[in-house]
Amino acid sequence: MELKKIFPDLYEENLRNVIEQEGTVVHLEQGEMLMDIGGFIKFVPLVLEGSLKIMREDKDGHELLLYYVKAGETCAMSLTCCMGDAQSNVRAVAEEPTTLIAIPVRYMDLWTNQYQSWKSFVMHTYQKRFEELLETIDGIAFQKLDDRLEKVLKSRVDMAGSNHLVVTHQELASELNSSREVISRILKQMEKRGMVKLGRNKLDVLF
Amino acid sequence: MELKKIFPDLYEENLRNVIEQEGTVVHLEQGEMLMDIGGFIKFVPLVLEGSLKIMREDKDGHELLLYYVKAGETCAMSLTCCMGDAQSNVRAVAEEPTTLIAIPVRYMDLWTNQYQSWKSFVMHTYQKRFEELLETIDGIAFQKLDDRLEKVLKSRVDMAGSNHLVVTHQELASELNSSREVISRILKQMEKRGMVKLGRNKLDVLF
DNA sequence: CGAGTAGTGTGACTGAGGTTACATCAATGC
DNA sequence: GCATTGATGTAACCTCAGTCACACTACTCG
Repeated sequence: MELKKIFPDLYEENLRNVIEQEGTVVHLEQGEMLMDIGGFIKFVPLVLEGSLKIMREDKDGHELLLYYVKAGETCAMSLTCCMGDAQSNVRAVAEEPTTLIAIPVRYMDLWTNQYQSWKSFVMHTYQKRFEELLETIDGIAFQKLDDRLEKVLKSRVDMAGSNHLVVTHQELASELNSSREVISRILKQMEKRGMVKLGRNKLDVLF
Repeated sequence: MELKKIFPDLYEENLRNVIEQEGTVVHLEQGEMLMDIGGFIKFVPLVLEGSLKIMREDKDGHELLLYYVKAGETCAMSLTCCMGDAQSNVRAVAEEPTTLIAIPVRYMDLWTNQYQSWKSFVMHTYQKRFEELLETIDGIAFQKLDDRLEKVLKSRVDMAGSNHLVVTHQELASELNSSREVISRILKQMEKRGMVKLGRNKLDVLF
């Protein structure tokens, strides 16, 4: 398996062996939900390919994008499950066709004791997600919607590795906890300024 | 020292001994800043008494309350410093006269290997702060200002252990990244509905 | 006691963004 | 081709909250 290439920080060979031994490879179609809010976390996902979208939802069904989990990463929320309540407070959806290794949570605590590289991987994950949550907070609290939309577009371009995005206004609106009309309005303004080129179900980012 | 009483989860006696040996007791006056954004983290604070206010600031100087660190707790941000960059991305200010033990960061990694209870304390801290950040995000993204203000008042009542709060409208406005006039306006409405009683530099919470 | 100062009250205005209500418009299937 | 459906464009309107301007009020300190 290409575990070594995708997760170079897990440098202990023994660790990689147990991961392959105890983990289950799972494949998700685009849009498939891996975990819903309130669901019980029974495993930790190590993403091999594709990406997961982690989001939060309020009582009225409004969504908000928290961050993406890409290849070589894992979800910080699921790491906390080894202690106390194992219920998820976020939703995880495959943003594209995605392959991951599911590790039963019972190994979490054990491995952090046994494998230095696993411990440091977990710690780094916490730190990274923490910073991302802080950025998300900055975005909502301090930035205006157009800036936030730009940021989402940029990050999608990065992930897709292409300026050509296949996405609807509605999807963008959901990620930003806004409404479709508002996003259409802002995108139109951006098009007038030459920042994007709009199409049906797609748009080209030009900045 | 009352370490055992305040941090009952650190059940290993050896651990408590090293903490007392290697840590330095620090006292902060109300309003004193422990750590500023961009500052270098050289120690982890274990709060013995009082509380720290952890906040974020944008480039224009607007502040936003993230969470409080109370007695028996520590700051998650400072835990991440043992790996990679040691610069703080938040500000920590004493909310009231506060006593804490400052642990040099070099012990962090060592202790998580050596003391099971320290490791689990660190993990629990991460989990707790994660949840609080998510709540903060919910607040900003989904709730209106009056709800958020109510929440802040409630949490201050809890901390003070009294319905009588000594605080100015300006302080509340800063915590919520809002403006004084708006908070005054909302407080006045709340007074009309009998939820609070207003005074100069103080207010009584009646809900 | 009078001046200065920090905190508070209030009204008018503004702008961002959410909502409503339609009008198109492009793909798809029949 | 034509109907259906989902995606997009747009205008009118409304609400919340930020800003400005200024009055007022309770302390403090010389």
